[in-house]
Amino acid sequence: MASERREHLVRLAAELFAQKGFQATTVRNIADEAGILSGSLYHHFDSKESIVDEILSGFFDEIMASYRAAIDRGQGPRETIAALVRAAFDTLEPHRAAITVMQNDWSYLRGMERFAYLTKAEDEIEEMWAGTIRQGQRQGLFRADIDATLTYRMVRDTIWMAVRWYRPGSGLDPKTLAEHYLKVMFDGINIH
Amino acid sequence: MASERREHLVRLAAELFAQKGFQATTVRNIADEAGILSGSLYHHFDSKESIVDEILSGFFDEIMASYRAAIDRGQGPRETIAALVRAAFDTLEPHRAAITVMQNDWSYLRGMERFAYLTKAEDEIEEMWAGTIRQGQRQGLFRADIDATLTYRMVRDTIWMAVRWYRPGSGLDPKTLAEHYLKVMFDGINIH
Amino acid sequence: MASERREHLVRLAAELFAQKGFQATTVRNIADEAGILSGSLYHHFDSKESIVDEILSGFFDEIMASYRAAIDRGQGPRETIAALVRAAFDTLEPHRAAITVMQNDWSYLRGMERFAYLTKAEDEIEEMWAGTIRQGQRQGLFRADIDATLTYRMVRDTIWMAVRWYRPGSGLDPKTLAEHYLKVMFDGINIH
Amino acid sequence: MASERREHLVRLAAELFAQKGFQATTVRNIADEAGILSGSLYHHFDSKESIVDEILSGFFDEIMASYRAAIDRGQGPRETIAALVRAAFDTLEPHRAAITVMQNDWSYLRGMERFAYLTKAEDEIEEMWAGTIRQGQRQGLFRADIDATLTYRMVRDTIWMAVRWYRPGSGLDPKTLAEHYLKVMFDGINIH
DNA sequence: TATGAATGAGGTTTCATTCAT
DNA sequence: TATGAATGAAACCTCATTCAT
Repeated sequence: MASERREHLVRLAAELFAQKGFQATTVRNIADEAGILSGSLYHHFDSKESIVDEILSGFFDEIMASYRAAIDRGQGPRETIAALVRAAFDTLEPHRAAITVMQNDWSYLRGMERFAYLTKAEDEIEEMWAGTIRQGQRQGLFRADIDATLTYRMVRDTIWMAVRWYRPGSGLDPKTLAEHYLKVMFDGINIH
Repeated sequence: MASERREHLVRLAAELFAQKGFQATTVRNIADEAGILSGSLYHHFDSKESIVDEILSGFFDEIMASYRAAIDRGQGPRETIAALVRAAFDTLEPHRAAITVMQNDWSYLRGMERFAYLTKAEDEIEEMWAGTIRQGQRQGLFRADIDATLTYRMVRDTIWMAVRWYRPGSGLDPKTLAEHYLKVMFDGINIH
Repeated sequence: MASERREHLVRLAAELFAQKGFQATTVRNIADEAGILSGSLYHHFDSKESIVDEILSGFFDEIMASYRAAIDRGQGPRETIAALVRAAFDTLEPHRAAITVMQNDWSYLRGMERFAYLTKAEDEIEEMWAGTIRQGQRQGLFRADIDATLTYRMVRDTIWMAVRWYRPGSGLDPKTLAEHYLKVMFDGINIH
Repeated sequence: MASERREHLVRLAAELFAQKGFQATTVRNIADEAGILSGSLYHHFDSKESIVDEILSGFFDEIMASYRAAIDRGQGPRETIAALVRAAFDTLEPHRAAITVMQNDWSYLRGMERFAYLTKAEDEIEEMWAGTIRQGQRQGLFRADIDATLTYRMVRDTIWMAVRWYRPGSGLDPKTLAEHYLKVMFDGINIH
């Protein structure tokens, strides 16, 4: 089913989508990169959309699994939040292309029936994070005067947007980024 | 130069670009919205690009001016950062469409010679913010163990991405958002 | 009727048509050159075609008159041919733009009902020249083994095509060109 | 590279360009003639310009080769000039369409960066012809009181412009034309 | 699996022309 | 006479997709 050839093509496509955007990448671009003719791609996929679908669903499946594992570990809210942040940053390298597409072509994909599952997954994720934050508030660990959902969105956007400037092998690795973000998120930049 | 008719058309276009994305919005969409034929738009603009250019440069001019004013006020780093955050959030409503385009079509626009000025402006802005943070670190106001640039990017992404979910008239106004973000940014979510 | 303003506009248009070709010159180009808006041209002319018509008919009127005068002078064939050649070259400077348009846009204009008069004038002109050559042949002045019509066309094309490379003020003036062409035409390049 | 289908399309296009002019011929005209949709042409060519490029460069390659062969045969100037004239007339039938385009759309094509090679080729050709004429003058075969370059241009224009009126199968064939032109060129129309 | 040719819909842009002011 | 806005037709070109071979 998922032949090697096919997986290779998906990876090529993901790279192009990430570089130029989904809409701006033509089926011919992908075929050129693979050294075949554009029509030949249709032996592997039934549409351009189905390629991006494969890219995104692969990423979402993995991140959801990681998040669930972090939640299910049943640690305290502080540890759980840290685990979620770290899980997210851990995908930055292996799924860089998928995340880039998700961020850059979000407005296009959001409008499509086919990708409704993305919105659904996002809602579920939001509930995991915000729920954990609220739990921390109830337990007196986190300040009561912040909005859990708002705070989640702050963190989420800040993490995923990192793909727009993060370059592997530039001194900063995702683990370092995660710790930096946790520091600021938990304690702020002020010296008290 | 900027006739009323023209400004009206720019506003219509901005709204459509924000809703559907720059690429997915056709010149015909804009013309339809304006009740004219697509060719007639070319009486006012010489290309679709020049429309988005007008939208974005208008926004950038304003935000740069606000930022410079905040810096020039010569307050302490803490107050200056707060002023920058508030200045950014203050554009959220009047420039919602422009910000949305900037965020959503970033990957497309980035690749174009014509919009090189955006990158240049971003660099200048980064220097304003990061410089202020570093000043605060030197004055012993901000923690020395955070990275100024990284921190700026966190804040920047979190602010602009708000356009993807912020809806005017939903209880939350930009001022409230700004204060919330300042709280988290300065002091973190932990209770100490 | 032929106000100065109008004549000025015709001259501007002629220059542009000569430089870029009739089709490639837009009504806007002409208006820009005149410092008015394209729509305003329509107070002076009822179409782009009527402008080029004015340019070409002006030229044809003059060349026909010159040719007829040369013929009517009733000199011998040799002198008449020389007069025709000189008459043609004499238009090279004052009507350079018109001749250029006639040569360059010939294929386009030929196809238009409106410019049928050009073909008619050409036929009449061909008859003048070829008739004179034939007269010279009958009088034993010109060789009998050349084709009068063919010879006329040689000369005609050679004269008008000069506009493609002739530049006023480059040392060569039309009078010199005429004499050169007469030399070759009458006696050939061989030394006998 | 040059598939049969492609060559067929080029021939169709050349015919249309010759009939109506390059600018006046639409891509749809060509496609209609070929019985396909206009967009389908872009499977074979990347632009309308690239079609005319193929037409013209094919012609120029051949004429340059013929000219070089004539020069390289190393005969006397009189024979070489005759060979050049005959070589040119020999292209009149097989390359009628290309020559027509070259003549009629010269002013349009000249302005384009892409066709700069045409001007370059013309310069090289001018040097071949004018050089041969000058050689004949030095050897006392051709009159010293004529200008070599001017004479070349006379001949050149007269030859290529023949496509505007020459019709195959009208009694006159290119060989006859060549001999006629040689007669006039070498010895003039006078009887001495 | 791949090619080569084509489709069909639609995209941006151009441009001569019109007309109320 | 000129402006400013618009029309309407058509131009070149793009591109996801199909399909016989």
